[in-house]
Amino acid sequence: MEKTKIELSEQCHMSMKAISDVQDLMGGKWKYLIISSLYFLDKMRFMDLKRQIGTIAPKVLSKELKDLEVNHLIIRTVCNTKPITVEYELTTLGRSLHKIITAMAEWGIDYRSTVLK
Amino acid sequence: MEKTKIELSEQCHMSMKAISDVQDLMGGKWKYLIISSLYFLDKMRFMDLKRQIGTIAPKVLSKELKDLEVNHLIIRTVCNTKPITVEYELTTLGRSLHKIITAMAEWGIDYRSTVLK
DNA sequence: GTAACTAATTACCAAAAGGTAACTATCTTA
DNA sequence: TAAGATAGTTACCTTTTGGTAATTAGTTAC
Repeated sequence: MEKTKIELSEQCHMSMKAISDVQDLMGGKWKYLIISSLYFLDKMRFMDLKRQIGTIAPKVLSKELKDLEVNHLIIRTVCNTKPITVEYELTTLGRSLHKIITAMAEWGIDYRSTVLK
Repeated sequence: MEKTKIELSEQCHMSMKAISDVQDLMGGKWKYLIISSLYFLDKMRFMDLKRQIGTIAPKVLSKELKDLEVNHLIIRTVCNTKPITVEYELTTLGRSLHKIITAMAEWGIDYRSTVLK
């Protein structure tokens, strides 16, 4: 009894620390949207992302992309094209977020169809 | 070709709107931790939650619980016990977040063991 | 040669989020 | 009767987040 209780709370504690880590990496208004854009659309340029996400300010997009890059969730590649272009894409680590992304998307779609009318 | 491209971006757009909805409900530093505590530990009282989560201020916990309650993710029950106690537990809607919760927990645990050595 | 597109950066500002500390009110235990 | 637990609330303050608007610098199309 005592033992199961302790094991449960160990498991719980571990999961909560893990969730905290995820929040540290993915906190804020935009990161899941950026990651999911790249998950659905593969390689995207700065302006592609801006247009896809809609209302994000360039300053904010730039900052969010840097955060994601330093945490190795995306990679930034400068292409020496006609006007210089920059491509962003998920790393293997970034792609490994797909379970979270799809769980969120599914839940949100469900929520929309059941709760919001 | 044209058609698949449009369908992909419709799907993508829908998913992103869904993810936005989830962020609106679950934004901030504490909500996933509260929900996951209740997911692992079932019914919890205010002080249980505070101790489990650790560093959260009572003011903040109180506000977060209200947010979750108005969005029907948790229910608050006042028990008329010796000293008055209040129990919080997940609603069916709140429990339906489990895929997101477990995906986050798994990813975070994996991240800890691989990336953070 | 001027307008437009690329990928940002900069300065400035408002609002939101979250923390600290103290306090309330009710009840129980030593 | 004072301490300690229950569940919060209040005032105050700092930090973070995110938005606006203008600007930069390079390239290209008209």
